[in-house]
Amino acid sequence: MTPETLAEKVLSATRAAFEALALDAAVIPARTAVERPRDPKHGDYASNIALQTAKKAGTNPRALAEKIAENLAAADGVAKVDIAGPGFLNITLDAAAAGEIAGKIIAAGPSYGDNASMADEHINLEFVSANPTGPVHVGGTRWAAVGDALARVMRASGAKVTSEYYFNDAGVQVNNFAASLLASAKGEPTPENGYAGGYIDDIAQAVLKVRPDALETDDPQAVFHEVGVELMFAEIKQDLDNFGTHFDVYFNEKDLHDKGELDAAVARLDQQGHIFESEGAVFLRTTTFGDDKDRALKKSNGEWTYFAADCAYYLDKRERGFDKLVLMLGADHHGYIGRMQAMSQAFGDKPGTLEILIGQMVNLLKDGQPVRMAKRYGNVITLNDIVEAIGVDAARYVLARYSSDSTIDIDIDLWTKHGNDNPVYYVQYAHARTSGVLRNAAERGFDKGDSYDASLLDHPRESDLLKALAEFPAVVATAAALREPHRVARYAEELAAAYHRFQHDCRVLPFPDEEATPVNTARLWVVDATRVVLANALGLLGVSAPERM
RNA sequence: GCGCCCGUAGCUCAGCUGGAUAGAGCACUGGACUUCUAAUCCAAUGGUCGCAGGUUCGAAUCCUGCCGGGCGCGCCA
Repeated sequence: MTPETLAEKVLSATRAAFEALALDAAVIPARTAVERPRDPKHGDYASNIALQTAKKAGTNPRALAEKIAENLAAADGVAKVDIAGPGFLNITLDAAAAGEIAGKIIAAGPSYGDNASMADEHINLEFVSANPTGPVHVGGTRWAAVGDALARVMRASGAKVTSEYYFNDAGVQVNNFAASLLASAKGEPTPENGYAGGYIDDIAQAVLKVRPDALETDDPQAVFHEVGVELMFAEIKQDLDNFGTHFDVYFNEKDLHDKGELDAAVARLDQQGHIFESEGAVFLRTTTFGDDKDRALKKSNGEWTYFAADCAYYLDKRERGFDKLVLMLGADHHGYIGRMQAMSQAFGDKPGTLEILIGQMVNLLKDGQPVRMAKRYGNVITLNDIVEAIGVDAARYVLARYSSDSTIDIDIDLWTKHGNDNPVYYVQYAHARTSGVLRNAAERGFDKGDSYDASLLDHPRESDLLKALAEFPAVVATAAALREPHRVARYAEELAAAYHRFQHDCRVLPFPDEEATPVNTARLWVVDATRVVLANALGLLGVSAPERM
């Protein structure tokens, strides 16, 4: 029995109790959830439904709980229902009902964990979107890990997700980048507001390789601009690819300009009556929708602002048919939320169409001291540096296992020196152990067969493990709904712990001089189910699930 | 000044949108290897959940006000 079906049974038992006691059933919630109590004395699952509803129904929670318990105890698969404290229902399943889940998991395989909580949602998820003026650095790497995991978790929850990267390849930043390349090629010092660092020299040389005549052309900077940006794109894409983050769409800002989409977007906003001119500049009246001040779209010198391109990009996405646009930004951009939301509403979209997720920064430490990074000084730690130091799996895992609401401090030395402290190895090792047991079973000709006797799975370690396994789909759904993929990582750690404890206390394979018993068979099913769930959980994080370590 | 985020064990962080005696990893201490790879397990130590009020059967969680830290407040991108 899954927690979801048990919750359904709790609800129907509650409805029956309300009827028997002639109470107003309107106070019963449409859905409820059972939770896994920490203390094993409180049963396999607990429900607080009596506490939640008793007061509203004008009755005593304890008395109500007793009536619900009576109904629930009669339900299939429920072994026992106790009432504790002010009116908690502590539910114990019979072992057979609890153990069924292993078979269901194995049957579902890679799709176990999939759920329909976001079915029919058509989502555009934009993340990373780092300027193509240098390699992706740590901040961007965090979003590459978190955003990709979020995309996977939402897809597992039934959403149609297009992941997207926005290249800001128009404007002054790339001009500064081009000027820096040119200066490097000519052996001149880095220009004002330019970029430094080895990668500038590398790309400058690479440009010269593609266009040996670059310095002799009429407009050398234009050549470095065009070829350099292209090479930078290619490098970023390659790095992300190596990292396992594959975007469905790489969108160039330049295309918006080339296709006249900025004019079109402003015209649309004008139609809606939200445009005005002041001192020769064009503004969007974002204050109508709660922004602090109105925002310029076109400067008095006739140039577009960055925000104008954002408006055009927003409209472009909407016209591509997405009904929800999710945008992940670093904390240094949180000041944009007001104008972006205002713009969304100015286009006539309902609140919630645009969802902006703000992630806090990554601080790098060296010897316990913060390292100030800036592309301009060329001392950035890049995605590649991290991957070289600890590998893709460890990097993705450690970046995705924290809530995006908290800044993370990463000591790069600690990472490289104590690589094995990374919890990813704990989880991966659990997976390797399940694979090892299954491998050994196969070598010995011990097959798990078509069925098992779930009622034999009554060891406390087995019970804990089964409950952890049963929880996975709800974890995925919650991670998707809250946009918090780190929950999957934390869950994987819990599951791995439950498995390690199980394997320590419960012998799975028969000893060499013994025949396999039905207990061995049942446990082998549990091991295989655990393997599936660990692999699926790691898969959602884009981390590999090795069969040996 | 205004806005967003954070403040939980020595350190790094969870805490499933209000539940029972607040958890994990690391570090420290003591145990368990004739192993299903011990990259593991068990035990012990460690807490005024920043502070003060409020809401209620019940608060780390929700509300208000302070304190501390990070980030941001352009006709820059």
